[in-house]
Amino acid sequence: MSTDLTEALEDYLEAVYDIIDVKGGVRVKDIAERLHVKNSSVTVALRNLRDTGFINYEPYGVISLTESGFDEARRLSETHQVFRRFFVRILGVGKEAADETACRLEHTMAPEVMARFLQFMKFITTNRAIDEQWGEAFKQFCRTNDVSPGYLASPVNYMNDKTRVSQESGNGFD
Amino acid sequence: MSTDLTEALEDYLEAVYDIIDVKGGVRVKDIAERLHVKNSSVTVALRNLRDTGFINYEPYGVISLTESGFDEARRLSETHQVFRRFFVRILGVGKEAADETACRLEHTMAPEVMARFLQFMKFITTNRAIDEQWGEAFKQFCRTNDVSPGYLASPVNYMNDKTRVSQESGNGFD
DNA sequence: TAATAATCTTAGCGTAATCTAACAATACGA
DNA sequence: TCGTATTGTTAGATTACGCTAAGATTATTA
Repeated sequence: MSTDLTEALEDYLEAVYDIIDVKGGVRVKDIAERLHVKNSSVTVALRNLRDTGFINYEPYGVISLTESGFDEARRLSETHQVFRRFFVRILGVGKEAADETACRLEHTMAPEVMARFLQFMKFITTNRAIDEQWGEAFKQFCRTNDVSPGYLASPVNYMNDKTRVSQESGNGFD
Repeated sequence: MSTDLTEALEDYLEAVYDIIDVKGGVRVKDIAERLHVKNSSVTVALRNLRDTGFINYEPYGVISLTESGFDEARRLSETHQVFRRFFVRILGVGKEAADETACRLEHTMAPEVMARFLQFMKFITTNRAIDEQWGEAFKQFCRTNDVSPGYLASPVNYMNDKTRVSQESGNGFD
């Protein structure tokens, strides 16, 4: 999307990020298990991510994220969470299916759609009691909560962020 | 998803379907333009779809869908339309971005998520005036409008279908 | 600490999908 | 109908990514 990484490599990068986040470190084995591939596939991918500057890594050595790797991985991970939340909370989908699908969507949303979707999520999660015509309410919400331009920069708190609101440009409904 | 076709081949198959639908026939060139690939790539894909029984085709000859090819393509195309509609009508996304993303999603939704999403779409398109708490309304809707089991068979009219309703099993919210 | 287990890497292979370049078939206009 | 333009095919190269098998390294434990 905003990198030259393939989808597969984005998955590896995100796995590194998430596993470090949870366990404090990553092993080749952890990544292989998470992505359902063999260790040897992980090794190749890690070499690739090292060559493109997203991780620090040498054979048999410690795996860590570079600064750009961290930023990119965080973006991916948080995008994943947004979808996951939508699937689980709104659609009522099981966590497994939600995760699997979210993992795919990270790579497949056009930026414009992604921006809109984040708006949508914000809308439905900050308006738990909707007491007027749903469509109009959402349109109105979009008019005053356009997050499109900046979502790539820091998508962290879109679910409950009170600060990141701006109102430039059109919102696609007009 | 429900075939052994790769995502790329599904795209080719859907292109054949859609172009025939619009123009009454398909040329290699048409497919190449639509999918942004070279003619030679199309030729290879068509041979593949012929070998797997989805299309009738011979070099320099007419391209048509077999029965299974038609069924499969229709399913893909209609799934595409559901997402496209969501992006355009609900999210207010531009048609191009909507199409591009919908094209990806066809292949990447776990069946459970797909089923839920169709429910969701039906909900928001048949309840234009939502006058009660949104989350509860949707949950209730899901309880009495479970389309999960049958969506693969004939997803044609889910946007405004009054007949395809059943209420077996859980709906994921309980 | 030496043997064994676990983990990781390398090398080589297979498949899918794309491309370019050269060639073949078809369509069309003079 | 001949010649050119358009369209389609084939062959071969490339890239991405997975796998297996074999070997290297590191960890464990007797």
